[in-house]
Amino acid sequence: MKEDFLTNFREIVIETPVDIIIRQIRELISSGQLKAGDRLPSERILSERFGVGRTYVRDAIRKLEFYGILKTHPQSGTVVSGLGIIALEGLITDVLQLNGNDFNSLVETRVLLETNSAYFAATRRTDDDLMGIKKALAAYELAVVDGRPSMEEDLMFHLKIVEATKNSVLMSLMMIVTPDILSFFTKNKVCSGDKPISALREHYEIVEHIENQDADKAKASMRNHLDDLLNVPN
Amino acid sequence: MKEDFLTNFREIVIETPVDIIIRQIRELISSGQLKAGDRLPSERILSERFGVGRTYVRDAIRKLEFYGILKTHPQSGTVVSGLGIIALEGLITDVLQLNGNDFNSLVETRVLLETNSAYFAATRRTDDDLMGIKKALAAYELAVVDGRPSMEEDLMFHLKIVEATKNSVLMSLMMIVTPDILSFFTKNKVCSGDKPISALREHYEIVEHIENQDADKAKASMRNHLDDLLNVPN
DNA sequence: TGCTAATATTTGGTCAACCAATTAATTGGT
DNA sequence: ACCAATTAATTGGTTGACCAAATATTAGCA
Repeated sequence: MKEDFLTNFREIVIETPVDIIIRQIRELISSGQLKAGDRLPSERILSERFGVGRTYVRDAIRKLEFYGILKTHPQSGTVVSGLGIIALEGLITDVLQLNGNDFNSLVETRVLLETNSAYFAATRRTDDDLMGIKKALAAYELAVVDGRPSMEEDLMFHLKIVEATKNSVLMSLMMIVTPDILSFFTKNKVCSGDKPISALREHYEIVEHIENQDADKAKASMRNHLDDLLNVPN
Repeated sequence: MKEDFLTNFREIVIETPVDIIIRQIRELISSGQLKAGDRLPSERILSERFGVGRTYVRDAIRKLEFYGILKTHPQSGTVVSGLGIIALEGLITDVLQLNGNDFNSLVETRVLLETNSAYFAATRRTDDDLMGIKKALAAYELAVVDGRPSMEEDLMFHLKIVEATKNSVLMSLMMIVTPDILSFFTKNKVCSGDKPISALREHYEIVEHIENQDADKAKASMRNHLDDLLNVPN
């Protein structure tokens, strides 16, 4: 009987002061009160505000800095690192602050990022990159021929290409944009009919150009591929 | 000639006390003197042995704990957690890679975003947009001729162009990337000499193309402008 | 001798005070 | 009125001392 009580109480998690501070700072960022490039209040102010020792504040900042969310400049201040914001979960929509009719912006930006990713990927791809891309393409093809929903495999294929660019910032930006794209398409039930078949052919074409390291053709084929996609919602 | 020295010296990485301790602990583990499950000497002993303050030792332990290499038990001791040892091997190189080529990615991505922004801005600009851009350009020119630091006005000019694209996602991404760009340039004291003069001329050229709504030329002139900028740090 | 309980020591955790670098404010001179 | 140099305030960095929990040691008894 006593065991039951124990198992119930087990779920209680002690929240250390550090965790509390981290949560609060994260909320400040995700709510938009702290934007990219903004300066954090000084450690002393924060410690006073939270009613805890400065050590806790420092530890919290260190941890967030480790995640890449904050950047500390000695004797100057601590600022919010823009690219690190990506690490925050569920924050994406807040960052982009999408308002319904902005979907065109979203797609347009994706096209922009991806066409150039194809260009860079064709330029810098290693054999490992190529193998990863082909693997993702195979998974996508498998989903298509089975008639299964292939949206996830499709996105994975595209992300693999971005990965091959060796551009971490480009990768990060794609990670920001991708979830919103995905949520829209799943919500609007696009991606039906015989679209995946033609898309598959285009995927093969893109991979071929990347394999041959023909950057311009890779870019062009990616643009062609995404233009098809762009005509659907519009 | 001086350039050669610079490129040689660039590779020097300042090793903070924390990094030194991390390296030493790493060596202790990889040499087998510290096996999984072993207890680390107390923080006081370590600080005395390394000849540094206990804070450094604590920070180093925290960092290693973050990687999953160590596990601290309050009021008891710190033990080596066997699982994360693989991660420890590439730890330092990972950190260096992140800090090293990230800037290239940053600049490359900025060029990408901005050149296409110029394109879209030329296509969609309203008269109000044009006025705003010219206003920002005037402010920039004023700063340049006064010899004042013109970095902020420069960025404002670029942001105004992005604004004219009417693409909110593009705008958001630029806002994410911009602070990191800015912090780098202010830190490395670039943007000196007669650079602003030529930059000013290029700005005028960009505005001219945007005014004439010549998208391709606007894009080309923006690329030319940013390529100059890209050649500085590299 | 063997075991328990009281005690001393060691442990990581926490705090307040101080340091040097940076930034803001003030002053003094032109 | 403006600008330079000096001073004051603020910042993150660092240190040593102190705290409670955990452990090792010792004292005391059967």
